[in-house]
Amino acid sequence: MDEKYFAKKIEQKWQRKWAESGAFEARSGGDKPKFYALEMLPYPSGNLHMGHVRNYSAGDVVAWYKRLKGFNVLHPIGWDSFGQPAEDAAIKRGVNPREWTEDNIKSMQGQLQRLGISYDWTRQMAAHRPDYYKFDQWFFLKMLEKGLAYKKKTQVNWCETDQATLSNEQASGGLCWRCGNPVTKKDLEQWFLKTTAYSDRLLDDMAEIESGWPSNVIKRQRDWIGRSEGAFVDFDVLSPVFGRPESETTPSAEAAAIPPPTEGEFEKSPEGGTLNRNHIRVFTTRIDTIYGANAVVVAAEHPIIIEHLSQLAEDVLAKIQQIRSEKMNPTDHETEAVKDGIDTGLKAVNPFSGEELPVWIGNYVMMEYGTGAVMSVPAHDERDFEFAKKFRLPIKQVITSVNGALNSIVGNHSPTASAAASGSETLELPFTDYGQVENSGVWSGKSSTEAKTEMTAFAVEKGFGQAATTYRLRDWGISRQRFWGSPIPIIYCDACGAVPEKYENLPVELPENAPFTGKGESPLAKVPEFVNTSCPKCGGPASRETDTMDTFVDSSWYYFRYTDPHNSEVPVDTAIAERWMPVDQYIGGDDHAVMHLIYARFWTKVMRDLGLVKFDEPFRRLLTQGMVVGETFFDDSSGKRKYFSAAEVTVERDAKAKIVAARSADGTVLKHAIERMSKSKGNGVDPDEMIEIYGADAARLFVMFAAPIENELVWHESGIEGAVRFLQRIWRIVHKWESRITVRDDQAEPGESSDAARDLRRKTHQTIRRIEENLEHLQFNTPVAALMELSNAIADLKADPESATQIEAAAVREAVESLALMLVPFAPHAAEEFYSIAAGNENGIVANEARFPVYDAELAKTDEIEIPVQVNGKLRAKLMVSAEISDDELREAATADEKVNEYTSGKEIVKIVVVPKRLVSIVVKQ
RNA sequence: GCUGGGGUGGCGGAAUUGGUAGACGCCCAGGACUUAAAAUCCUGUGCCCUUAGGGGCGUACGGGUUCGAUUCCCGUCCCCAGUACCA
Repeated sequence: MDEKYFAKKIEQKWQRKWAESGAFEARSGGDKPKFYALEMLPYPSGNLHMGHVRNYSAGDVVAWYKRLKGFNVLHPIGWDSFGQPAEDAAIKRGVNPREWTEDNIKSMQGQLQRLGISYDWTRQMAAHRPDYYKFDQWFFLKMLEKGLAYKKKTQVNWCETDQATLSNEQASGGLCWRCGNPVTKKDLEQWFLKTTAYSDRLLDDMAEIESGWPSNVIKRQRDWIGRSEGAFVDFDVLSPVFGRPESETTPSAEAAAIPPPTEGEFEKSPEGGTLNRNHIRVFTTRIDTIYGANAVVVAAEHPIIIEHLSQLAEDVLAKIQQIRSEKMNPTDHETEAVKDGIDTGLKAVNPFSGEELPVWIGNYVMMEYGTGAVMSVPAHDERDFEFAKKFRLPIKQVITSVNGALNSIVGNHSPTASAAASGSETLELPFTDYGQVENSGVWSGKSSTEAKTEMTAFAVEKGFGQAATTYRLRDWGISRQRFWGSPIPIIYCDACGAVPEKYENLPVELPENAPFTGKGESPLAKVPEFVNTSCPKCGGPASRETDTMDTFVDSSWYYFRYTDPHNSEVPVDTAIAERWMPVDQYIGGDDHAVMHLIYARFWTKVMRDLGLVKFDEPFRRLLTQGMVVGETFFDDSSGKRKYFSAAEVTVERDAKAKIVAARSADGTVLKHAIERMSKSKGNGVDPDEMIEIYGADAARLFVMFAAPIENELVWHESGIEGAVRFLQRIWRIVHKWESRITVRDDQAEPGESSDAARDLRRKTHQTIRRIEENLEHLQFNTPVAALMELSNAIADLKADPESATQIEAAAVREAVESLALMLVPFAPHAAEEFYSIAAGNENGIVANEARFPVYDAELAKTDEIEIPVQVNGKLRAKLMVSAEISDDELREAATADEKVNEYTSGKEIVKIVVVPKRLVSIVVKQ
C-alpha cells in the first residue's frame, strides 16, 4: 500500500475501470426512474478552460448524486463544432476546418476523460458531422412547409470586426456577442425563422418552468419578448399646408437621395393593421392620455414621410437624412442619445378631441417597433416630455394622481397650458403612473384603467382604432455568409424560384474546400461543384443557396439528439425522446439567457407542433454558474493595458497578505484587478496543468468548494492545495484504520458502549442529512464543508486502531464508507479508492451499484443540547441540558444558573421567554 | 435613468428563514518534528480594553418593530448584473 496519496495513479486506475465496464453508458428500460443531467455543450476550441471544469464538475455532481439515489441517469456530451474559429484557423493557417475541428474534439475529449467526468461517450454528437447537420436541414424544410421559415430583404445586424451577420439576440445591447464590438446595420436578403409566431407561448409557458429557473433568466426572457398591451389609434392626415400644389413640386436633391421604402414597408404594421396613406396609425399603451397629445411623432423611415416627400421642406429632408444615417451607424451606448426631430408641416387629427396636431419626425421613434409612430403626450411620458421641452411644444396634463389636483405647469414653455391649477397637492411632471383622467371630454373623472377599456371600445366602435398587442421579439435571421455551417437546403431555379431540396437528398454536404477570405461573402458561392445543380422541381439548371445556418441552430436541438444519437431517418425517435426528455437539470452560463435558451425553447415548441414530442419545455430546471476569474497585473501608463503573467510579476504583500505593490521585472509598478480569465491577460489557468500537479479530484473538489456555484469564482492556487490536503487527510485516516475497517465481523460485544462511537455515528448521520439537503438544493460548496467536518471528526476520534473496541471500529467503518459515498460526486476517483478499502470490496462504488448512505434520525439525535440564556437580549450563559428537556425544566435551569443570577439578582424579572429546546431569554427591569 | 440581485473577519464564504454571528477552507502567527528546509501535525486567529478572570463593540449607514434582528419594516449610501429611447 502506498504511503502517500498519489492522485495520478488512482485516477488512471479508476478511469480505466469505468471505461472498461462502460460504467456511465445510459440504457433505456429497467424500472429505475430516469434523470437527464446536461451541461451546455462546448465549442471545440481545442482547450478546456476552468469555466468548463466548473460547469462539468457541477453537472457531474448532479449526475453522480442522482445515480447514487437510484436513478437511471443520462449524462451526455457533444460538440458545438460549427462556427467561426474553425474558419478563422483556415484563413490564417490554411488548415482544413474539418480536420482542425476533429483534432480539437479529440484533444478536448482526452481532457474531459482525464478530469473523470462521468459521461456516456457513446452518445456524442458533433454539429459539423453530416449525420447531425442533415437534420438541421430536415428541420428547416419542415419549418418551410409550416410557413415558419421565409426569406426577406431587411436591415440586418452586421459586425464589421467579424464580418458576420448577427441575429437580434446576438446583437443584444448593440454589441456583437462574440467580439463585443458595436454592431452596424446592413441591407441583406436573409432566411428567417418565425420565432414571433411563438411569442405568446414562449412567454406564457414560462409559468411551467419558472420555479426551476433562475429568476433573472426568466426576467430577461420576459423583457426580451417584451409583450405590451395597448391600442392602435388612427390619426387622419390633413392635406399639406405648404400652399404649393403637389403636382408643381419637383423632388429636391435631398428628396431624391432618400431611399424609397423597402419592399413591404407599407404592409409591415403588426398583427393585421395596415398602414394607410390617409392616416397615421400609432400604438399606445396609454390611450387614456390621448387628450394630452400635442403631436404625432413618426420615425424617419415612416411611409407617411416617403409618401409626402415631395411636399416636405428642404430642412425637413435634410433632417430625415441625418437621422437615418445616424441610425445606420449607432454611436456607442455609453452616451445617451439626444432627442432630435423636426416639424414636417403635416397635420394630423386627434380622433378623440378633434384637435389638429403637428406631425413631427423624431429620432426616438423606431420603425421596428409598434407602428413606427406615436402620439406624444409630454405630461405623462418621459421621452415625450423631454422632446416637448427641447422643442417648446405645449404640455397638457390629463392625468392626476387619484387624490391629487392638476399640476400648475412649471416652466416658460407652455403656451397652451390648460391646467386648472388649484388644490394643495402638486405632481411633478411627467407623471407616468395611472391615476384619474381629467380634461378629457366625457372620460374626465374616470380612472386610467376604466378609461383605457372604454376609450379602446369607443375607438373600435367608431372605426379608428383597435386593441393591440405588440412584441419586442423579432424573427430569427439565420443566414450566414460563412462556410463552416450547415448549408441551407434551398435551390434557386430561374423557372421555379426558391425550391426546397428533396428530403432524400439530405444532407446537402459541405464541399471539402472553399476559398476563405473572411470578408463577409459566402465562400460556398465560389465552389461551382457546390453551387451548380438542377432544380428538384423542373430538373432545369439551378443554383444552390450559398449561405449557411447560424450555429445557434445546431444547439437548439442537440439535447434531443443525445437520446437517439444514431438515428439516420429522423432527428429523434418520438418514443425514445419521450423516454428521456425533458432535461431534468441543465447547467451553463447565463450569457445564454436570451440567445440559446430562447432558441431551444422555440425549437421544442416547433417540434411539438410537428408532432415529434408531446411537451413544450425542454429544460425543467436550469442552473447558471458564475464565471471563473483571475487576478491580472498590468501597466496602463501608456493608455493601453499591457498585461503581465503572475510569473513575471514580483508581488509585495503586507502581514494580512494584501497586495502592497506589484512590479514587473524591470521595476515598473503595476496595477492589479480581477478579470475574466484569458491567455492574453496572462491570468489563464490550464486545467491539464492543474490535473498534472494536483490531480483531477482536487481540481474538481476545489471549484465546487471555493464559492457558491452561481457566484463568480476567483482562482487562487492556494485553494486547490487545500483540496489536496483534505484528500490526503482522508487517505491517512483510511490507511490508519484499514486493518480494522475492512473486516466486517464487527458486532458489538453485549453491553459494550462507547461515547466516542456514539458521537461519531451521530456526526455521520447528521452529515448525511445535511449533504442530502444541500445537494437537493443544488448547493455544492456547503456539502464539501460538511465532508471536511466529518473527516475531521474521524481524525479527532479518541480511539486508535490498536485499542479500539469493536463498536468503535464499526463506527469508523460506517463513517469512512459514508464519507466515501458522499465524496464520489466531488472527487470520484479518490472516493472509489476509499470506498473499495472501507467496504472491503475492490470493485468500488460503480461496480457495486452502491447507493447514497441512508440517514437514521435516531442515530443523528443528540442527547445533550446547549441552550443559550440571554438577559435583556445579551448572551450571558450557556446551559448543557438533556435534549428531552421540557419548557418548565428549562426555565428553572436558567433561573437557577449562577452566571445568570449575577445579572438578575436584586432586579425584577419582568418576563421569561422560553423557546423550546432552543433558548431562554430573561427580561429584567434595570 | 429604469429593472433585478447584493453589501457578514485580511480573503472565499456559513448561519435549520426571527433564536449562541463568523461553520468549512485559504492566508497569517506561534510551537513540535528536522542538521536545515519542504511536507506533516498541534495551537491561535472578528475588533478593542484587560496580567488574568472578564468586559465592551460588531453582519454598509441611520431609525423602527421585537424578550431577541445578518434575517422583518422605513430611509440613506455603495457595489454587481441586465437594459437602453419598446410608446
